[in-house]
Amino acid sequence: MGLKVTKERKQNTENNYQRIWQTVQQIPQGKVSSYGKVADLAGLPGKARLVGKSLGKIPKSGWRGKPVPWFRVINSQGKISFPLGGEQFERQKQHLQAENVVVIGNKIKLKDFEWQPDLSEILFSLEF
DNA sequence: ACCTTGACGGTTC
DNA sequence: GGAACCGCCAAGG
Repeated sequence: MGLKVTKERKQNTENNYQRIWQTVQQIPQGKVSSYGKVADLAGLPGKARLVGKSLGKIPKSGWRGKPVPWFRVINSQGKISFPLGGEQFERQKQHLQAENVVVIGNKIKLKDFEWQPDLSEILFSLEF
């Protein structure tokens, strides 16, 4: 029985990750969202840190055949969360600039680039 | 079961 | 604006 509980928890973790990936796939090109917002939309309020963790575990092949645009997720202050100048930082910045998101230093103007999801549309499209 | 670790967030100074 | 601080909470060791 203890074994079963462990297994269920693992499955739940996997489900959480998948919900997050699915939500991130909704962010349109040229827009960004935050870890906290993604967590909320994925039905996991308060679990912003889990979003970061899951983004680091995206399968190489993407999720359900589609890539997961992890680089469109930044923190609530509009900044790239990787250390400035690091390899990961540069990769994310490059991806964003490639779709015309303006990055100054490590910052993006949320006012201009934050994704404003249509709530009803999201709820309809997500398959939990 | 305890402890540490985060691709976080909000508040305060 | 930014740094310090604290709260948060699942994962993993």
